Amino acid sequence: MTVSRVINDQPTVSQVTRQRVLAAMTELGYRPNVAARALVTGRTRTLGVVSIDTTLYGPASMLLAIERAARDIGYAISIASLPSVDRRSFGEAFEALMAQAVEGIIAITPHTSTTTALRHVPKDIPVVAVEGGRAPVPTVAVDQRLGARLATEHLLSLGHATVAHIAGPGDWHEAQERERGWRDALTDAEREIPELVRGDWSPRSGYEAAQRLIGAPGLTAIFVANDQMAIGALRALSEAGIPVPERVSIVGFDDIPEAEFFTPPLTTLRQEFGEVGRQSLALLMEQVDGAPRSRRRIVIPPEFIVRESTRAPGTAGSAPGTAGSARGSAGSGPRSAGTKTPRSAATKTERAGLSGAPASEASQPDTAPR
Amino acid sequence: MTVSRVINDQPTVSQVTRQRVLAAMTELGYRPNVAARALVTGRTRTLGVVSIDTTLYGPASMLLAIERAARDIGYAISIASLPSVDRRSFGEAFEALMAQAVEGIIAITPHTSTTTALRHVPKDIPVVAVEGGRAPVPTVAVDQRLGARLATEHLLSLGHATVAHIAGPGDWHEAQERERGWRDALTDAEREIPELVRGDWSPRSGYEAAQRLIGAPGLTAIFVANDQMAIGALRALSEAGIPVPERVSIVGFDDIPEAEFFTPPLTTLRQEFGEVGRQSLALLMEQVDGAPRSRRRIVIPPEFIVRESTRAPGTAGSAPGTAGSARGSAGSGPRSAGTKTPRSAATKTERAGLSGAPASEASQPDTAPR
DNA sequence: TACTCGCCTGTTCACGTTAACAGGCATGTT
DNA sequence: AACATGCCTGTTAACGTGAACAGGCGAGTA
Repeated sequence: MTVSRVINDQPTVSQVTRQRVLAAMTELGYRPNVAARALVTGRTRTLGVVSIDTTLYGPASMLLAIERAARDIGYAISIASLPSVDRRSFGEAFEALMAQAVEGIIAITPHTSTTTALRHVPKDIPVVAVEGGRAPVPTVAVDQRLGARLATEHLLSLGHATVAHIAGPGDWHEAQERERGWRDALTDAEREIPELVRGDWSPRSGYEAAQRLIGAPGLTAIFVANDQMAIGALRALSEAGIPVPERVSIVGFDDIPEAEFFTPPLTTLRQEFGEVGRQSLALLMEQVDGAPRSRRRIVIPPEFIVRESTRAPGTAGSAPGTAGSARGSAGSGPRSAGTKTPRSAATKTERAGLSGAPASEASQPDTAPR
Repeated sequence: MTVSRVINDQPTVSQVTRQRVLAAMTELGYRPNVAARALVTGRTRTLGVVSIDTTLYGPASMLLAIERAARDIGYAISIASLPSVDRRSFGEAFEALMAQAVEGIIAITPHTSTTTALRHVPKDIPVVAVEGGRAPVPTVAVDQRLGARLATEHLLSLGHATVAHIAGPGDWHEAQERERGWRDALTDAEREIPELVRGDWSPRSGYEAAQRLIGAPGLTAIFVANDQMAIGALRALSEAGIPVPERVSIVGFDDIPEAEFFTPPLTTLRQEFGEVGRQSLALLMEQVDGAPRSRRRIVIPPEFIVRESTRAPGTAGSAPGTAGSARGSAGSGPRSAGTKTPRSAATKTERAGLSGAPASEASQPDTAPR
């Protein structure tokens, strides 16, 4: 009846009636029935997020940002996690959200198997992939390759002959792209490419990978694919009596909150996970509002943060690596170099940031810099 | 019609008809309409979780465990986060979930303001509080006080004259309980109680708190209220040239995945967040299934994990603190001492665990050991 | 006065499901 | 043969909302 008009703010209700309805609503503790509304409108005002381990810093941060942005526009968020990273459990999680009649799904799919699973989602359900590689749906991703290149070039410019790499699992897009960026930088500088060691993102695997590297001759710099493995690597080096950064420099990836307080504070690449979450929601809402599914790809540049875990090889001095030495391969792509003021510092931190446009877009998949 | 019977597995359908219906369902891609079902049954098969910052390790772990357990029993999870920890934003988040017609809500309310907000939730909606202090609803919590007591007694038994404390924010239950346990242990041992320093759980605040403590005379042991602040404290001590554990011993709380790889590996208390999540879901489902709201309180003991950040004062040797020195005030309560095999070790770790019954229950609020 | 128009409020129906009830049919019992 | 019983399937109504339409009423106009 007229109540519906009041709830939906339709103008064709007189002020008097409106007030009477509102008064009655508060008096009775009336609350609109979402099920009835969804039944008649066909819209549930609920979105789904399917993700791997939401205990990890990255997915957790994205989830939080997505939830907040969604609630702001009146949408609820329902979550589905993957017990294991394979196509089947992805399908099950996706199906569970579909059964709930979500209006769209954000899939955090950093694993190649989940990306292939994305090929089989029906065309009529809005979907966005986060870190989804070459998924056949709109995608939001951080420019992992650029970040890895920056990290490697930073180490080379400090004077290291080459840079070792502790990579992530080979079936993760982020691991692949970071490995590629590392390889690119070494190739461009015509350096020897050392054999890489793989971990599984965990501190333990970083610890074990570093132990294997320690024997290698000429080891002076390691680019570790994430901060968690970097802390394991730091531990292994510490146990082996190898001081960081005096004898070996370390760069991580992610800038987890603890990274600034590692021993020593970690030079790393910050990913703006919150921004990734918000952008992915925006991309999803376009589809929910009727836009056809594109292959649009939003790429967000990482921010390089120089702390104290990197230094020129063989120097016993105390000056940390300087920010000025960190730069991407200038001239290609929309990224611009710049510096930001540090948020604060327990130790001196300097940044070679990528500011300017916060995110670049491309309608073609895979526009990471060569 | 008959379809409904097939979907709901009612026995009064012949095999033939059932097969025909199932065949038609797959052929047509039929999916039951949850809105219509919810409208007629009055049940949405959705539960809500309201939580502070889900980026933190604890809440994120609980959320994950809750989501998995809920999906196993056919319930969906909808989340609502708090932009800030105060009563009002808690009320808004709670209300947002109510508007979605969730059947019950798990409130992760480690902050006193959110606990008071719990007093005003209607009696007819199932609610469970996690770390909710003396909330007037069923509660699941880790025995913070016991953990703090174990940590402090461990340090005292190593020979430290007293133990300093870097506490969490005073308006958090966990901070209050950990402070109390620390105070209890010192009082029982008739030791001087040093002035405590407060942080806000962040690595930075731990760093700053440790800097303030460093001046204090006779500082040889610090119990830090969580691992994140502990890493900041380790950093501050490292910068000040104070070796850990040789000159100062450190104990943390939480056992975040990185703790094992700190420099040095951190002695800490593990909280089984996953177990907390599962227990809270079980408690919630009792109410959803019709049980009246109780004041039941499930208390889960923490597990003490000895690593290398603790040692007897003034010893330059390399033996870490031994597990045998860690014990609760024996005889009170259902907890039994015991050891577990380490899951694995980057460094030698030993454990004085609290095994046996994984959780103790109490119908009266606040049964923490004296 | 009769009519049109605009503003507001009320009525009807459909959304897809389930609870409750009705009924058909075969089998068994008296 | 008449009837009861059990097994299965079909019919009806209701859940609470919003879209579409109907209609009442006052003001303005011819």
